[in-house]
This record gives sequence, structure tokens and C-alpha cells, in this order.
Amino acid sequence: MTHDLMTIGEMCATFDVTPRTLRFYESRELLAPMRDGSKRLFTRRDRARLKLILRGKRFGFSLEEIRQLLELYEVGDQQMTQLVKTHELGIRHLDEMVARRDELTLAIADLREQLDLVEALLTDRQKVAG
Amino acid sequence: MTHDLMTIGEMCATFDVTPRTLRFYESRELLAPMRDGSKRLFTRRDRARLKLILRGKRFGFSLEEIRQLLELYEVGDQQMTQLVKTHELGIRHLDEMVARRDELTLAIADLREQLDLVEALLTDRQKVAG
DNA sequence: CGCAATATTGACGTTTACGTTAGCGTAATG
DNA sequence: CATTACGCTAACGTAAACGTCAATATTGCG
Repeated sequence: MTHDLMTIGEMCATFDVTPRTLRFYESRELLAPMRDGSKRLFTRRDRARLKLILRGKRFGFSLEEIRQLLELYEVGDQQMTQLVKTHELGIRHLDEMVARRDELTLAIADLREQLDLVEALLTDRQKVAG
Repeated sequence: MTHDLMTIGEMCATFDVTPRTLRFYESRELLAPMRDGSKRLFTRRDRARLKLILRGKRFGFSLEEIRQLLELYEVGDQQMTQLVKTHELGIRHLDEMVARRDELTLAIADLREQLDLVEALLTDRQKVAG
């Protein structure tokens, strides 16, 4: 049962990160867990954010870029001007992500082709050896 | 006219990187340009490799991972054992790239949804303001 | 109660991927 | 022929993203 509040240790086990990593993310204001005295307690919201952080990292976004992206998922009582800026930022990120996916699709096709060549080579040599 | 041999300066202009970057990649054995005396000369092959390097970076692969990937594109007179290893490495990379693309597709859908919410908010406030 | 497990803050260390500066050689240009 | 442009190596510097270690609570268990 995944309860609502998790200790730092539970978070580490769940997401395969170290305590240092979570504290570091907090220092960079990517996370803001509650406190029980001095101990951190992570909520469902924190876990959602961490998922987004780790996902962003896998795509090569810097923590600072990820921090900005996270703002998008935290649209509260922002000023109109700020909301427009947030929106523009989101659009730019979206465009970049789509471009990356297209490129990734190409890269996948390339690699598959290369692997086909390697496999042909392997089959050849097997025949010779056989 | 893109000639066959390019100086480091031409490479930098073409790929928007610094000389330091190209020398660094060479030191890490990702590139191995020819020499005219002490001066580097980059061939078509070097340019193809650099494209792959820059592409890999955009997907968050480390230079070391990219170096291994590049071996795939350089299948020469390898030993049978080495060829099999190369192939396995390629398969793993391919699987990871496919997984990343799927995740990226999800992330894109997520972000689009969020942007829709933001846009709805913007429209609302505009109506109120109007 | 004692002790291991888990947590904290701080501070310094490490790796990756280059940036920057220094000091030198070569080449073309006004 | 001096200067400007371009290139080289070597070496030190740096930002990002943590790792590691020390010193100190707190908490649960036998």
C-alpha cells in the first residue's frame, strides 16, 4: 500500500534515487516536501513532481529547464502576464519535445538499419564457419 | 560548395560548436580527423560521426555511451566475438531509444493537456476582463 | 536502557563536458 | 614586413549534478 506521506527513505526505494539527490532537488526548488520537525515528508504531489523531474532528465533537460516546466503543472493564482509567459514557455518546450521525438524516430530507423547490416554479417560468417 | 576536407573552423561554423569541443571529442576518441602537419582535416566520415554525436547528446546520452554507439557504425574487420558484443550493445541501445520515444510521446500528450488547461484559463480571464 | 537504523545539516570532493588563457607556429594580406 | 587570422598544445578554471564524510538528532527494538 502506497500511503500518502512518504519518508525520504521510502522515496529513495520507490524512485531509485539517493537522499542526497532529493535534498539537492529541494535546494534547487524542484521539490518542497512538508516537514515533521526536521524530517521531510513527501506527498502525492511531490511524487508526481519527482516523476516529471526524472522523466525530464532522461530527455537531456537541465534541472533549471525542468524547474520551469514544473511551473506549468502548478498553475495557481498567477498574474495574467505571468500566465501568458508560462504558456509561451510551455509551447516552446512542447515544440522542442516534438522535434526531439521526430529526430529520435529517425535515429531509431538508422540504428535498426545498421543492426540489420551487422546481422547480415553475422549470418554470413556463421555460414562460412559452418 | 561543401568540399570533402574541412578545417576545424569550417566544422565549427557548420555544426555550431567550438574548436575546443571538437578537440575534446577527439581526445575522447569520438573523432579522429586526418592531419595536414599539425592541422586537423575533417572528412565526410568525421562529419557523419559528429552528427551522430550531437544527436546523441540531445537525447541525454553521455559521450561514453555515444562512443560505444559509434562503434556500431564502424563495423570493420572485427572478431566474431567482438561483432556479437557490438550487436548486443546495439540491441540494448535500440530498446532504450524506443522506450524513450514512447515515454516522450506520453510526455508530449501530458504537456499538451496542461497547455489546454492554461489556455482555458487565459480565455476565461479574457472574458472577465472584456 | 543501549544500540542499530534512519534522519538531519554542512562542507568538501568528484565527474562530465567543456571554457578560458597562455604561449607558440604558420599563412595570407595590406 | 608587420599585423591579423587561424591553428596548435598544455594547463588551469568552471558549472551542473550529485557523492561522500562528519557530526548530530530521533526512533524503534530486544
